[in-house]
Amino acid sequence: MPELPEVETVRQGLRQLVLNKKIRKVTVLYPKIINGDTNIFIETLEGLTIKEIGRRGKYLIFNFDDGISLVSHLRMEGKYFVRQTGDEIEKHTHIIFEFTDGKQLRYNDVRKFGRMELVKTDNINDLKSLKKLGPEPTKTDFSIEDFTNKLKKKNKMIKPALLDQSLVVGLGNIYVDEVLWMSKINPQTIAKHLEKNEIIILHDAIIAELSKAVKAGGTTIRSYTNAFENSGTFQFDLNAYGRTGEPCRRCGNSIEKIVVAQRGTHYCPNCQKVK
DNA sequence: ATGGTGGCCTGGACGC
DNA sequence: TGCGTCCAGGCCACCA
Repeated sequence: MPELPEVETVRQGLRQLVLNKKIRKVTVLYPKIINGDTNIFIETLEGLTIKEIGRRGKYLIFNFDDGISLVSHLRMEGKYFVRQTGDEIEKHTHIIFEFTDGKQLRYNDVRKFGRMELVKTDNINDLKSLKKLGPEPTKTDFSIEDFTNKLKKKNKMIKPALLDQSLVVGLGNIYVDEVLWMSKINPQTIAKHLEKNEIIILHDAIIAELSKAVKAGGTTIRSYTNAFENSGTFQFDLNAYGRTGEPCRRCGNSIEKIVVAQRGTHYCPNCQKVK
């Protein structure tokens, strides 16, 4: 399911496939994907050219000429892929962007959870969804001091705190289990109870793990593929997620699965003890 | 302001 | 076989 590494991989693929293409026609088959008026969405995009494709957290951002941006979130199973005009419309295709060169960018989403929205590029940071995002998980953006200060005020469990995207962006259910395993932190630990050295280890693990997963082209568990419809390979590097009953690669204890904040949560009860 | 919960959706796995 | 139930989980609206 697309977390930051998967979205980043999609972004890189899309840049190769659709950059500088001009939209001739937009077809909306399932309007609920679009936030705002469908007709305005269509009319605004027709005639525009994709000048750049960026990313903020798990949001893809298409920048067009005329100062228009499309902010797109894949949520659980959203996908973009390219087809030729006239090709059969596959099941679960919801939005079609047809280009002047006869190719089409199609948005496909089995569960219809994804959302997209048009915004003026200059006002993109006024979007409620983007406004509340924390720093990108990089050495330059993500400071230990800021992270520590925010954690010290969080009276909830570390796992839902990290999923919230306000402390740092990019973690979803898979990578959050991974970074907590890496850091030997129990997912149910109350955030403000974390010790200084644990915070430093967690901070560094978040940066390292997400960047490693980007290099691997993301994690393919259920359905994720990039814009070229290829799978990622990071699933082979997972130490906690999906390894229920298998031995912990650090201590040999059995990885267990519990529910934390309504999410399936994988951890090693021996390495990741509650303090 | 903060933390917790249900809803959005579909398909696949599972039990009987 | 076919039906019902549960599970997958990112985000947001809504509640206390």
